[in-house]
Amino acid sequence: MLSLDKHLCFAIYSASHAFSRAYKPLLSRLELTYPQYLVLLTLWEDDRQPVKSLGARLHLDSGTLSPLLKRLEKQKLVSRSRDEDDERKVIVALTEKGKALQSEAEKFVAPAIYSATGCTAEEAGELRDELIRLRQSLENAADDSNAAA
Amino acid sequence: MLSLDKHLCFAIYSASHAFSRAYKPLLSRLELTYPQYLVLLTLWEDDRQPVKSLGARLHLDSGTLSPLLKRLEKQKLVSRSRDEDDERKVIVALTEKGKALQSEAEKFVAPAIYSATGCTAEEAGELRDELIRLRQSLENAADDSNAAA
DNA sequence: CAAAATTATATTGTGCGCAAACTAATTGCG
DNA sequence: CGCAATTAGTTTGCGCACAATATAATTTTG
Repeated sequence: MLSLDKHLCFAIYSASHAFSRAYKPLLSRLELTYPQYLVLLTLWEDDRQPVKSLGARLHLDSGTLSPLLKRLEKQKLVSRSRDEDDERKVIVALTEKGKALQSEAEKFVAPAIYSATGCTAEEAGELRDELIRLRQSLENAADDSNAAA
Repeated sequence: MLSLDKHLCFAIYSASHAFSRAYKPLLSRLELTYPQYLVLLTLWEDDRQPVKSLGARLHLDSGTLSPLLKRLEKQKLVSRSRDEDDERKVIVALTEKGKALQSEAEKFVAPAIYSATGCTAEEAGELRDELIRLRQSLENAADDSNAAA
């Protein structure tokens, strides 16, 4: 009989929500939600991406991203335009306002979160890598059982 | 300039969603969502709890739990009744059908998930404990900054 | 080259997760 | 006792996540 607190899945689930709650007051100053912040992180790293590619980086589908990106567009943080070479693709690009937010985030958001974790950079890095391996395992298992079906 | 994949928060966020996706096909046979499964785990451990106490265990508020519990009640998995000694409290209790699901879950759900993680029990336990410590840190930091304000 | 299959995105419907506002019961304090 | 403050739970509104469906553009293939 496994108790709730013994479950790895619940530890991840509740830590994930705790992170999101920790980000909330920091991001509300920038009028961003946490998923919106993740999209901007992705674009700060690689500007001008199609929705598909954002989804691949973030492990999210277009059903989630389409409305989120429209909200970012309404706030004038990104632009959305069809790719001229392939009209199926929508290219998402940072506006000047969207680019300007990066330094704000690096000054006020990232350090506050880093300190809230109470982890050293090494601890955080190891934990992160184990979680990435775990995510890979879970995704592979899902792929395998799909392939079997 | 931190890339998305260097962020601990994103590793947790994406691993959490990967877990939920891994559970989905297993839980759909029981007509449960993953948060509903967590509520049942809590009740299998301690039956007959007020909403408040479920929320404390699950780190969820009543705005999330109220509608979820109503859906579980509609499926006849739990009952909801006012505490006779304190009419503010709603006691959530397993029905026979809700109790019966436990052995199903232990036979079919838990082993499949365990194998999908690709972790040994030791690895999973260590990772879980580190995540619980992290969650604690994030919650303490939030409390501290609330206390300061 | 035209029909079929694939690809990229958007839309709809359901269920969280949470803040804010609300109702009702209980407790505390004069 | 009586009224203010607190507590427990529900409701409403918004923004994810995701399955399923729809639409339009591109590629494949016969």
